[in-house]
Order: sequence, then structure tokens, then C-alpha cells
Amino acid sequence: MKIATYNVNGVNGRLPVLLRWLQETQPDVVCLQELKAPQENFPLQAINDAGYNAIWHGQKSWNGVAILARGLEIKELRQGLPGDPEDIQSRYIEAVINDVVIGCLYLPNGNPAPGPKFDYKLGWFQRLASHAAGLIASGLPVVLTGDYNVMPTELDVYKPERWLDDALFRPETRLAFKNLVDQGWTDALRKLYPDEVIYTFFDYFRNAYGRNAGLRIDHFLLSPSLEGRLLAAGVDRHVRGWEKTSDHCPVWIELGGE
DNA sequence: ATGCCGCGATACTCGCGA
Repeated sequence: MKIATYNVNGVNGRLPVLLRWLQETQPDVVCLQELKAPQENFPLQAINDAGYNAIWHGQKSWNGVAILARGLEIKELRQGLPGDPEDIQSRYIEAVINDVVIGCLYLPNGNPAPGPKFDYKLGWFQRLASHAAGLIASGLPVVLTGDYNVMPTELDVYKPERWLDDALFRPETRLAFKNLVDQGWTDALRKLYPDEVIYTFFDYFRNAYGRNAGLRIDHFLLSPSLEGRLLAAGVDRHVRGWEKTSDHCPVWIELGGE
């Protein structure tokens, strides 16, 4: 089963790019972030025509997450993380597909830091960790994937010294990610490529893609029962070079049978 | 060192992303 994550940065604005990439790579499951579309403006017909079922949690202007599946039933488990009924931002959606729990997340950016946005990021991280602990305890096979807005280590930043005070790289953020992983999760890309420079995001300006000035912020965390099923993983870097493309690259993993 | 770019909202500019 091939599972991908892709922060599309506007599902309608990027629709031609999304459809081209789906046609080219045909993942079984796709987690999307930053739909930037209200619930009623999700391009379901085009997604269906491309061969995918979908569930999504939209929001006007910002955020928004979706899970797509090709010829597989999607059983939705939840929209939003538990723990804060006041939180109205669409950043989490979860489903069972092929007996695997798929959590699709868009963790808050958190800049400027410090400040209320950074506090929101750390609070959201805490709620994610609480929920993730429950998923681990369930013993089910779980994939937690999406845009974490965290560079876990210096290897994941083209110029770490420039990012020390940034909400994506501050010590508090890296510690929150480490604490989450230490529950027993496996960072899939790092497990297969422990020492390689891997980027999933390139800024639009200063020719970041051309200069390979990237960040690794889109991640796959695998529950213990899935670690042994990880066959392959990668980044579809070339998609970042397309016209009208997102600033993120699609990232994917391949899982074998039980 | 810096949203320099790009998008959406309902604009003629701003908030936001990372």
C-alpha cells in the first residue's frame, strides 16, 4: 500500500498539479493539507474522476485537510483533535483504510515566536501527543502523517543557524516532536535514510528550489506494528519544479502486507 | 537579515504561510 502526504497550498488553485501528480504516481492513499477551501468548495468531482474517494474537513481561506483513497473504502474516525472544543481550525482528520488507521495532520506554523501563535502550536502539539499515545496504546497499525511544521534535527535544514529562533526549529518545537516520536513512533524517512539530506519544502522566493535551500517538515510516523512493514519511502521532488506548484513536495511511503 | 512569492478574501490591501 502506497501512502502519500502533500501540502497542496490551495486544493483548487493547485488542482491541475494535484491531478497530474495523482495520475503519474497513483498512490493508494493520499493525505492533503492546506486545502484553503470551505467544505462546499472541495473539488470532489475531479477527485472522483481521477479514481479517488475522499473525506475532508474544509475551512474558509486557511487550513483544511483531506484523505483520498483509490478504490478503497474510507471509514472516517474523527475530524479535529480531542481536548479543545474552542479550536475551530481544520487541521486533523482520521480514518481507517485497509485496516490501517490514517491520521492526516496540519500542525500550526507557530510564527512569530514567542507569542500566542507559538503557544497555540505547542498546545496543539500537546493534544496531538495525547491522542497519539492513545493510538499507540490501541495496538492498531497507525500512520500519522502530514505537515508537522517541524525540522526535527539540523540535518533537516539547509542552514540551521538561520532558523534557531523560528517556530519550526526552536528547542521547544524540536523537543515536542522528539517526545512524540519517543512514544514509540518511527520516522519512516529517517529510518530508511538516517544520514541523507532530505527536503520536502522549498520557499517560493530566492530560488530556494533551484538552490536546494529546503526544509524537511512533512513526515510519516509509523506505529510499532507498522515499522516492519516499511518497504520504501521518498519525496517527489520534481513536482516542486512544475508550473503553479505548491511550495511543498509530495512525500510517500510503501507498506508491505502483514 | 529579510516573506523577496503566492493565495484568498471581497480588495484596490492585508493576513497568512514557513
